[in-house]
Amino acid sequence: MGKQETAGESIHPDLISSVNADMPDEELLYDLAELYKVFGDSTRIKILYVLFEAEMCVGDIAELLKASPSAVSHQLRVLKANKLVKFRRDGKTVYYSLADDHVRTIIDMGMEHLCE
Amino acid sequence: MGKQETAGESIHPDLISSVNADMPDEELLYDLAELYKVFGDSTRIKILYVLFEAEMCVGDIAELLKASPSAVSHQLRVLKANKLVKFRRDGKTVYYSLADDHVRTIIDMGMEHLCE
DNA sequence: ATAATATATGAACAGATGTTCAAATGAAAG
DNA sequence: CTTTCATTTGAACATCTGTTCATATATTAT
Repeated sequence: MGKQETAGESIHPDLISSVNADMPDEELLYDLAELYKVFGDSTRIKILYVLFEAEMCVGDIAELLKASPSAVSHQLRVLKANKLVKFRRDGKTVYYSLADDHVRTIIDMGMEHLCE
Repeated sequence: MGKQETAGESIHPDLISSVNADMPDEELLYDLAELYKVFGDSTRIKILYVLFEAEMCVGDIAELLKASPSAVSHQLRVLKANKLVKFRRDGKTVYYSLADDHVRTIIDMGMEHLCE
């Protein structure tokens, strides 16, 4: 019925110091997780997938996803904040498109892992 | 002060049908988001990064991350369920390692996007 | 100006998620 | 078989997240 503490003595002390030296900054790893969090929602994944095909306006995306324009707009905001999509305005309509090709590559890698 | 519904009439009906035809299954997109959700937590990202360097046991990982063995074990469970890590037992100790090279590639892509 | 349309935004609420704490395995040693 | 150590597991709890609803902004047309 033991209590559990935040790690006692190392089993492999030298391994620990060696790995510790090679670790990226805490903050960078945090940002990386934040980036993947963006991909970790099916609404946002669908939006990105839809934008693989063509530039598209909010209303069309909403109809394709069977979601409300508001929900889509909220998620586009997140994608925008993470530089995954860009947009241009044409009158009342706002067209969104993929910001760069990393997006496609990252998603393709995930698909590959899933479908192996 | 309009109310907002789940999309009225399409602005670009033909674009919508064309894109709709090319969309992967709802379920596949959902699974893809689930996969990225796994990368979307800094504890799990750190674990993966640590395992880039070497096979390692739970206690060592916990010490490296300054986290409790319990928290690490919970997250290793998630990584295991998603086939991102594998493990072997040696006496009382359980050693974890990366399941395959997709993990590394996916994380590298994310880093590239962050650091561009 | 006013109305109409497309999108954006803020607050609120429900559901998901990660950690902690306590207790339970599993494996080796005495 | 009992103890000890490493890991696992389950429940509880606090936090985070995505949607909805109501409202606001932006742009064009009347």
